[in-house]
Amino acid sequence: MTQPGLRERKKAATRATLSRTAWSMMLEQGLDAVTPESVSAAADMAPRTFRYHFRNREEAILDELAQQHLTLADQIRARPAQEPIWDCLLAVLPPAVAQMCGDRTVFATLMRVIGDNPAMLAQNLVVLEHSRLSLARAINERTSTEVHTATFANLLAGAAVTAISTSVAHWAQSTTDTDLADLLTSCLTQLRRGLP
Amino acid sequence: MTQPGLRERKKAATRATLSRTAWSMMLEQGLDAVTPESVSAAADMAPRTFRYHFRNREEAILDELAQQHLTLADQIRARPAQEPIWDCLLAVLPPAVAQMCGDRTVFATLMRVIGDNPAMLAQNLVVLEHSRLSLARAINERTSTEVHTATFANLLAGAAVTAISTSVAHWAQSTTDTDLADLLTSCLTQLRRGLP
DNA sequence: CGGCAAAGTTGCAAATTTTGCAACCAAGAG
DNA sequence: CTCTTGGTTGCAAAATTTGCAACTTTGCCG
Repeated sequence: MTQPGLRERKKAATRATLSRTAWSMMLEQGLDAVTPESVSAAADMAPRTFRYHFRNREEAILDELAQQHLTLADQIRARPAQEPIWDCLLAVLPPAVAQMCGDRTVFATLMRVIGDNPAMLAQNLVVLEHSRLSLARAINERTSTEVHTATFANLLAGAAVTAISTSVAHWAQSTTDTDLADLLTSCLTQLRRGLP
Repeated sequence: MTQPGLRERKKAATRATLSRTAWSMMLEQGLDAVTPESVSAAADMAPRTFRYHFRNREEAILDELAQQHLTLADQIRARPAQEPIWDCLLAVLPPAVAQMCGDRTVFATLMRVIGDNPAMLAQNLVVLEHSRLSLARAINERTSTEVHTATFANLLAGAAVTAISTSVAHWAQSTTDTDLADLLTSCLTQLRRGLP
């Protein structure tokens, strides 16, 4: 499982290189400086290669973040099977999301860029939607094999992603350095209780 | 308030005409048949006008649906001020969403198209996000004037939009003609209780 | 080990899409 | 009535996207 072959690893490597380069360029020089040409030049690759991997710059910029989102579902699956689903989410998500986000000022910049650019907003929503779907699958595996529970899993995954998105937004624009993990825990707890 | 001037009404009219035309063409001839050129031709307008109003075909197709989503917030505001927020949501959303969606087969087609086209998925998510934001504003007005409650309103609005999106998806692909309003009521009730 | 098949990378040019600009006409203000 | 603002449109330049084919590397099997 940890050996998907040299070929795939190389492909993933170029993807990651391009994505990280695009991400850094956005943070350091602004979104306008990020183009398929500029990114592939900075990464020592052909512009055509960029387009082979990504539809556009927004997809490239957020690709690595998207990959990390997908690991959340795996961490859900790694928890003991009999653990109640809410305990599982509360155990996994806050630390994982906090680690994934890292520096607050970086995300403050990202949120600003997203707010200014419709295409970045759209791509960010796509990332969250894919995260939601993968979470819903993992949740559904835990709860039951019934098809009927699919709706429940979707609802729960949606709530979880909403909690993530809301806390990250709040955290990113907060002046005081409140802990993201605590913020997310608070949001999830509220949702579990049922929002007064 | 009901008289925004002839100018704005005319602009809204051409927007609506283009959007409805694009919507119909998607349903009847498939997404591939929808282009700025074909739509504006069918609507007796210049392609340049299409691009003046819309960024791309996906935005045009979903524009009217987006407008209807924005009316949800107004309907929330129209409820008695002392009504508990969950009662308010349960009273407004199910009937409003059911009326907004109309025919099930139409939405089944829409969901299929969304599933097949990344750009349509992205635009649909943008519509839902704008809906979420307008709902959050309306909810925040009702609950309190405190800035602190903004997070709560966002969480609640996110949960509501998740409920809408989940029920519509479930309803659209259901073979039996279950009532969309009942489905949404069920989802909202689950969220209010806190998802066992 | 060879060598075939499959898949990633790249360049180039055609095709398509997007944008800037300016003209024109209708609507609102005074 | 006149002036100003803003929606509609055509045209052409600019930018982006796509198709195609060549070349290279990896995976696989005899």
